[in-house]
Amino acid sequence: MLYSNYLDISIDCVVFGFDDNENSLKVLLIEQERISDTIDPQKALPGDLVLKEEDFDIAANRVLQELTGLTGLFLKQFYAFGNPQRLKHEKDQNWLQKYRINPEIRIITLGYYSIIRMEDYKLIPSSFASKAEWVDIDEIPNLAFDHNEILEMALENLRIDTINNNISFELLPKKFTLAQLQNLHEIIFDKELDKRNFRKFIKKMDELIPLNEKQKGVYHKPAQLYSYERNSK
Amino acid sequence: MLYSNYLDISIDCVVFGFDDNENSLKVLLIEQERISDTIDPQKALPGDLVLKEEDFDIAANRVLQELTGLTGLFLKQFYAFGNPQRLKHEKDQNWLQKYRINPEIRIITLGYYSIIRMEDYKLIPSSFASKAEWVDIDEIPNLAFDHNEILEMALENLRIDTINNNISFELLPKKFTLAQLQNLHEIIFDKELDKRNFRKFIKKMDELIPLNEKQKGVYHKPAQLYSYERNSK
DNA sequence: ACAAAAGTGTTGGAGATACACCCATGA
DNA sequence: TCATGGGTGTATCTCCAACACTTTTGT
Repeated sequence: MLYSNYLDISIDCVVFGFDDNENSLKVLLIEQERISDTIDPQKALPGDLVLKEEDFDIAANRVLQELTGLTGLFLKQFYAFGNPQRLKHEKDQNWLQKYRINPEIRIITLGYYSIIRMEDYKLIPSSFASKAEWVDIDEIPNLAFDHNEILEMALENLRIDTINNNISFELLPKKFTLAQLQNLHEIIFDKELDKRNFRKFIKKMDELIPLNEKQKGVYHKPAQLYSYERNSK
Repeated sequence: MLYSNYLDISIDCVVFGFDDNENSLKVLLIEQERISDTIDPQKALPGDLVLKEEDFDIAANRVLQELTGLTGLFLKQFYAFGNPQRLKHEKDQNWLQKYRINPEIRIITLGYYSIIRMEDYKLIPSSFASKAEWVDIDEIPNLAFDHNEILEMALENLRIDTINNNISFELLPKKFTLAQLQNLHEIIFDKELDKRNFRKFIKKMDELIPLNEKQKGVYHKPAQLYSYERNSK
């Protein structure tokens, strides 16, 4: 970049994934590069600067791909974070001093979020981020910058989109049991749900397709498998 | 600004007001400066650039105040618009060439929206905008830049906040009739509502206070007046 | 046979919808 | 007295919450 400027814009991506082995909701985090031998690197949301004439939605996909190898996700912008102090914390300045050309510059960031079916994607950590990994939503550490705040707001949006757009189905494997679906909803909304009422509720959706197939390899009554076919229009 | 940069950030404000004389929902627009004798100036949302170290929420209030004289509004950020082409249309380039130091620069804008009780505020058009005026929501012309799109998205947010936060009451005069409230809801949601059902619905709210006062100066049965007192907490 | 999770219905209350007439006022 | 908008109730339906036992499989 040949420009001297006072402002940059970045993207931070909050990617939710559902681990159907552990039945747990996870968030994709990267580990920042070390800034010294003595200080442990921080975890952070995958994020980077937007290029000079790059559209935001395209930038979000590029950044995520570069840092994690994930491509083709639907990423949705949910908020612009621009507090002038958001990068001024000492823990973050150390990193910025070491890895950014102009660490003092103001950076505003756009929060994007997405959800994925874990089985559909493989993580390919880039050379930039030392590693990308799934972290349980209940075990999120203190993150770099204002990333905890960004994550919290993304979770709010996941809840809203689950209510309005059945987006939670996109997190499940293509074939899933109703128990998995219920479990996922309990995690997203952080409360227990009644099994019979939950089933009544979701069975009203005609996008929910019962398959001629049952769970295998469990030593209890095997569950009916379902898939979800989003209605055309 | 002493900096040469490739990116600026601006705020555009969508302010909704309810005109209780006309019973109509309005949006606050400004008229851009003329760019020539032959071309009529465009209407636009009140908006301007964010200053170097200025927080967005503060910038939104400042910009709105400078252009319209309105102060103390609660402005809510709802989306960042950053399409690299968003200022490239000829109609807009003409204006930018004339009134901006660097008309080629990429500008992203943050959409903010707010609602006000018209009786509480007086418009004071600044010297920058030739005038600020209320325009009926059903009579919005083609606006400068991508402002029609921004307005549309603000309206979506108004709907959501009306459902979730009773925010529509903030648009009404302090003393209002149930017919005015119903009328406002019909405008916001663009559909007709049943009078009795609507009244049942809103009378459940204990924030709605019936006053010992009736409408005056109407030549039909005068309506009961109400006020709305937002619950503490 | 047992352990484990799957699967299944009913009831009561709350909220939404549909619908038509009388009332109070100023002109 | 008339024109105008203000104000009111009931019946039906749908949606939500609470609640406990039987079924199917693997070990």
